[in-house]
Amino acid sequence: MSPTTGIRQAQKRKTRQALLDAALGLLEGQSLSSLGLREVTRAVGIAPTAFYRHFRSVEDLGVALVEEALGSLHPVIRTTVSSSGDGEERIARAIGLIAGHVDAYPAHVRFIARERHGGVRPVREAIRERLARSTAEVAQALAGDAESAGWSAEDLLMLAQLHVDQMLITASLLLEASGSPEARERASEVAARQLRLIQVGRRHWLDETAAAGGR
Amino acid sequence: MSPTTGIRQAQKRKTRQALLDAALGLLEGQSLSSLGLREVTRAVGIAPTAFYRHFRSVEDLGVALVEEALGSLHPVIRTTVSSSGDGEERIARAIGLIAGHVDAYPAHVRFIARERHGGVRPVREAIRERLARSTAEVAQALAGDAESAGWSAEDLLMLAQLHVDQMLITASLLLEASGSPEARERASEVAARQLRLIQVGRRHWLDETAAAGGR
DNA sequence: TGTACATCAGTGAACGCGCGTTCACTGATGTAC
DNA sequence: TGTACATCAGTGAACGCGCGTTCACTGATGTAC
Repeated sequence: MSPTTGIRQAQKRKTRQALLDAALGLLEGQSLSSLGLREVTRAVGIAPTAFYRHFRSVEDLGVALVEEALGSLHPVIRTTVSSSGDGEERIARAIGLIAGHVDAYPAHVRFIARERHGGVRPVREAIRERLARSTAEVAQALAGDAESAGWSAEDLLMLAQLHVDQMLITASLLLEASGSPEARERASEVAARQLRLIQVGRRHWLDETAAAGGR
Repeated sequence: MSPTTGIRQAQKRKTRQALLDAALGLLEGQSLSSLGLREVTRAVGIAPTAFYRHFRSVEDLGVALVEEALGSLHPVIRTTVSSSGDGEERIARAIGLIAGHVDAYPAHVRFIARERHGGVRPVREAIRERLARSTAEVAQALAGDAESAGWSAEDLLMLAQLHVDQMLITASLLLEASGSPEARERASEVAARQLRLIQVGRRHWLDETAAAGGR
């Protein structure tokens, strides 16, 4: 209740965030499984032992980074899929959004791409779980779309997965291409073509699969 | 020329292969960027210093592993795309081939999935280069297909990339699902649906994009 | 075939170094009265 | 408002350990004659 209350808590939060930021920076050039606790504290400028006041281990910090990185990515995934308008507009807007996210949070994108199949199981599983939740949400959003009338739940989930994976591939490609405007342009162009093909497939999905019984 | 010539060379090759095999095994639970030279030699049963007779560093060994792993994957990629027959047959055969490869070389699949975006640059680039070559070859194979008449080179490359990425995603999904037959079945089912959607998109590609000018 | 020398895959001791973790501590912040 | 005590984020010394790399070496394999 006193005006000064919370100073300690605020400082702790600040140090914790500094650890997360430093780790993310160091992960530009290596994987989480080789990131050292002392390396991180050194970058922040605190004693190695202070690390334990915030995380039980580097793995634990990694799981926290998943929350942060996918927290920032989730709205982008949501928006790219559920945005309205004509097909070409939508594709251009989606790629613009992804490119903007890659520019704003390159380290987040790199972290997810790297650790999604990386060597630290708890982190891998945290990513898998959060992506599954995003995918389910995307499927639900797709279900509300007029273009999806008559689609089965399985097909909607399949399409959502395709979009989420495609989005991650595009983000990772744009990240690698950052620095070279031509490479970026090429990556965007390929991504747009692929989205277009998926869209064409989506539009003709029921015509082609309605005839075949296929359980 | 003498009958015993080559003993030394053969033994050296054997040791080198043992190092590669041991490394691949150890990489089941960690990333290359945290794999230790001593760890590998210990697993093989030779002195740490003997490592240098075969590789300059663990990174160097990693690049050799890329050759091995993508060497075994390449024919699978080639065959899945260029196989003939009716659409559904082709899809079933492609997924069967991928599943067979995952069963036969799980460590190879895991290695590529993990290190494709991993923390060791030379390895990442080796993977990128070899995959680009495979993709170009797939695009060329697609060009020969009757279904691709009238397709631009850019569109063929885009489709090839989509297939290669989709193949890697499916392989990685099947790998995670190995052990649980139901999970495997689910993964195969989703992969089949996605391939079907891509196929539908492909079949209607020219109808939909011919009208739009699109540079 | 036998001999004398060259090659070179693998050895083992040694090195300096940074790692993760423990522990008792300090001193600013927070709380009770 | 002032005082006395509690909390707890961050400290710094210490530890045992495994790391990558160097070096001079050994002895089986290879080669020349």
